[in-house]
Amino acid sequence: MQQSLFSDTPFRDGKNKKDGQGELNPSQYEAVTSIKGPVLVIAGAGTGKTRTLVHRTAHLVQTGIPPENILLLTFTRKASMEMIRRASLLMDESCHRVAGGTFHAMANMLLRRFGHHLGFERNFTILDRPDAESIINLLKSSLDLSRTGKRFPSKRIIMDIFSKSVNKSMPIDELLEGQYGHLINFLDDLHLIQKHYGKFKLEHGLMDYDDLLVNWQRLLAESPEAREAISSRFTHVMVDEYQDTNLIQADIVRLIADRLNNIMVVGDDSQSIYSFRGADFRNIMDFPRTFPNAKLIKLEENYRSSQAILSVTNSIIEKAAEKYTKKLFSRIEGGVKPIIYAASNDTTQARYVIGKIQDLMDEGIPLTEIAVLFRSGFHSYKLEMELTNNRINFEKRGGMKLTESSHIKDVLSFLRILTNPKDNISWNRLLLMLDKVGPKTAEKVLENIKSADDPLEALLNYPAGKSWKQGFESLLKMLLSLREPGLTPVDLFDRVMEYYDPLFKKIFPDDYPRRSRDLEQLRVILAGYHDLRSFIDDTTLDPPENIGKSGDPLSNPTDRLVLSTIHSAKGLEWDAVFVIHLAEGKFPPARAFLSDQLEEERRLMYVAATRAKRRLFFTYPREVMSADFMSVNSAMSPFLSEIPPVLVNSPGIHSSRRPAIPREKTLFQKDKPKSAKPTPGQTSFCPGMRVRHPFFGEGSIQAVKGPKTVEIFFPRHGKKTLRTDYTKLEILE
DNA sequence: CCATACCGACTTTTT
DNA sequence: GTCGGTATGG
Repeated sequence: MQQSLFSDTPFRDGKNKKDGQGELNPSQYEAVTSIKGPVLVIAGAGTGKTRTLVHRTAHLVQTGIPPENILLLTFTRKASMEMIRRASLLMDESCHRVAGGTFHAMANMLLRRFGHHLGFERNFTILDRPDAESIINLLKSSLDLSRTGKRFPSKRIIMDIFSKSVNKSMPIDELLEGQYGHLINFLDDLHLIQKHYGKFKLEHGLMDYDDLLVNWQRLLAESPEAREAISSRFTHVMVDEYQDTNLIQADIVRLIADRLNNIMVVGDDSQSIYSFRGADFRNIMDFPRTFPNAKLIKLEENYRSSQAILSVTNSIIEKAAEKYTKKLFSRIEGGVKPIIYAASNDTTQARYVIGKIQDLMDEGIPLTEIAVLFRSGFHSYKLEMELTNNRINFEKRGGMKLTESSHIKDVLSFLRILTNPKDNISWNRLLLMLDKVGPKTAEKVLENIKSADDPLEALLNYPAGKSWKQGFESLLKMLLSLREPGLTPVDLFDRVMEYYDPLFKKIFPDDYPRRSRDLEQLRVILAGYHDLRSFIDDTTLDPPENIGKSGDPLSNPTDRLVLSTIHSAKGLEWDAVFVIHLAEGKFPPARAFLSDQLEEERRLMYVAATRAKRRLFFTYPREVMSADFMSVNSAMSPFLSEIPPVLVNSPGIHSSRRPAIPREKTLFQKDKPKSAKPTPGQTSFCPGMRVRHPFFGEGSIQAVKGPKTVEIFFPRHGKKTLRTDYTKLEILE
């Protein structure tokens, strides 16, 4: 019935047959056409969530909503561009006027436009993580905190704390009590740094990622004028991946939609994987409370995966402690059972993957329809080497970003100062490049810029020390030359490189050839821009992946295997998916047992497995490299041993059974192993377990630190970290 | 105050 | 492999 209604609309997607379904199912249809009032869409993996958003965007435009009044908030810029592109295929070019992007990108745009209501400069610079951390370091030394015998927490940890505090809307006191208990002595110092950090950013026109969200929220909450302008501009708002929003983002959504209530959020609590960044899938559950007459729509038919794959993914998520039931079903019957493969080590794992990729290609699956996913960036190092040896092209997503390497940061510093002459962190970087200038000298010089109208002019009169006067003057002269009107971004880059190249070779004598390829890549990106500010903002908000060692960088980018962290694979799908490094202690990482992180790890495993359409492979090495370059035996991840054997094939391990791994290794269930002695090479310990040590007596396991290392608390002796292969531990019931 | 060299600790995930 | 702290010499 819906279909007949529907077939008159121009948003029938005849070309898009990839899900075997040219039109929308009743739930999708309802989500698409419910354009008034608040709507919550719970969309399981592969249920056509993106498709629904695409159609809805087209539908809104079709019903006469001006495209520029539509706001589509997504998790990545790529996702929103893709959706808008597809909507414009359904509807027409006007869809490109739809405002789309990440919360951070939208915040940036709005703060440049309306930020003056809160007293922000229009030309603020966005700090990425390394920038923010280097400010922390500057403050640490200027506040004279790095002294005193006690080891001060690193900039990394400090930023983690500050950022979590913002994203979880939790004061750092409370945060320290929980996750960072060991740092409680530094509470006062942290408060002090935090205060100065805020002041520093304000004085120098800087905003970190978190500030973008916070200040957008403040803009809506504190400036009636800005709020009116923004909420009347965006009359129809859609938010994708709502399970990965935090409280600030939820509040932004609330404030923006408050007036017309035309708000739709889409999410899946089972795929919430960003709690480390403050995301809380309870936002989904709270949505009906914030918007009392919200319509709830569930998308439950899976169009992506074969039933064989879906059975496995369902078994993974079934064990979740807390979930909101959706019953996913697929009409794609049968299919090939997923495979679990135990490789002897990292190298054989890589070779297995490559062998299978070649088989898949022989079966007619193109390279671009295959992906290899992993928990952490470094899990793919060996595979990257082997792929290069085998001349298979790949692109790696996740991990180190291009703009985070120091030579790129060096070059960007020159450009950033042009757009924001008060950008102290860039100035600092440039000054430190000069011979005979160190942290102290740089700090002294920079005291002169925060009050200056034109810092560059001010510095021209600065009495430089004899030993570095020359270098200082040529730096300023070069910066002045960049102000010449009419220069394109590429012109600027070339001028900067004229100055920087000799320094560059001096700073990186060992590997400047490799690094200079990054600079070339940067130049190519820059060539696509005519506005320097957009280039800088874009590369900070959506940093390009470091293409550094991805097979042959000159190869056709449309024919590449994707290697990706699971986080970066969110929302994507491939015909064949490999999930590698599913070894105990690696995925889930041992530290996940410490806190409440296990559930999130399970969802991560679920996200990984649900990316597959037709073929799914799980692999793990039986031997992993520990931190001290020792090879240690390792078992299968508990996530794998939990999967009912009948749902998978496990070659190399007795037909389809997997007796190699004792069932009690299922670390998530409360039943404990009965054996008193750990088998060599395997950990059968888990947190909470009671053990007896020949000397320390009875204790309880606090954490599993590695395959053979556990941390145990003994009431009479305190906390001990022990090697299970050296210590005879008796497990008590 | 700066440059260099060495040692030890730590390395999840991302806007 | 990389950051941070430290020791040494200029």
